[in-house]
Amino acid sequence: MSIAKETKRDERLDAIFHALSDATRRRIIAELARGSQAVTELALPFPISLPAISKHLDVLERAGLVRRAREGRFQRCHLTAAALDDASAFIERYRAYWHTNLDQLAAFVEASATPARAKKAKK
Amino acid sequence: MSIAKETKRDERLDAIFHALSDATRRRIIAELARGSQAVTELALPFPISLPAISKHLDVLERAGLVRRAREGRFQRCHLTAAALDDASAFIERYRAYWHTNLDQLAAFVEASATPARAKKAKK
DNA sequence: CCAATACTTAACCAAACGGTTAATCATGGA
DNA sequence: TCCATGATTAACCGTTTGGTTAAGTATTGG
Repeated sequence: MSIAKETKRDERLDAIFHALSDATRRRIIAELARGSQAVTELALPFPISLPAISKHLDVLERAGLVRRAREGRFQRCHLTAAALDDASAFIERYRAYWHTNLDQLAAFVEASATPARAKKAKK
Repeated sequence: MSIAKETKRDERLDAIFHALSDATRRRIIAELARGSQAVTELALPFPISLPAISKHLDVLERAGLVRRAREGRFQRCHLTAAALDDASAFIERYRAYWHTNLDQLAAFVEASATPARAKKAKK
């Protein structure tokens, strides 16, 4: 949908940031960071149904943040690292820029109520 | 919804990650990183309507990533830095853990097809 | 084997998303 | 003044999301 052509990388970032955009899923990540767990075990602290947890795990798995592996009759969940690197790369790219360039600029813009223009066509 | 009580910080992270989960919005951020722009100007490269862009800006603004300020009859958009720090903090927290602890663990788990149990109740 | 345990899939639902077009508001130049 | 320009609001629409309950699948202990 939307922009006509969405690249593979776009889709990956979509999935990763979407996965991180829900507090329950972030809590699942926090739980798994303390050690891998079976689904039912993992679901215990959460006040929602098991199928709901299962779906959250789907979302996390699609984003490449979590993997499930059958172990006997349990389905053990554990975190995987790679996906976060992409998310981090995106964020740090702009964060670096903002902290070096934008903080002062923003301060300037806010300080001067009606800031004069200039340099707009920097592109 | 969901977990009964969602903290302020949860809500902020929800908003930030949600804002970042759309490729169009990430492109808007990329555009604005090259310099602040009026809405219509900003919308030009995008194959969607102006109201759609306006809504995306709402989302980015709610997340604290962008601010709009009227300047004559233009509405100038610029990035704001603070919100990304939160997102970064969340990611880096787990990224650090993963890269130091999990990479080997994952490798181990994958290497041994049916990894023996043990240490399950580590929590 | 077979029943209990551990999940997942299916079907459904209300609300949120991302987009549209049309109408409205806001501002500045002629 | 008034209208053209810039942008938001309103109303609508199909799809996705996050949840539910109920039914189905998989595995293993008895």
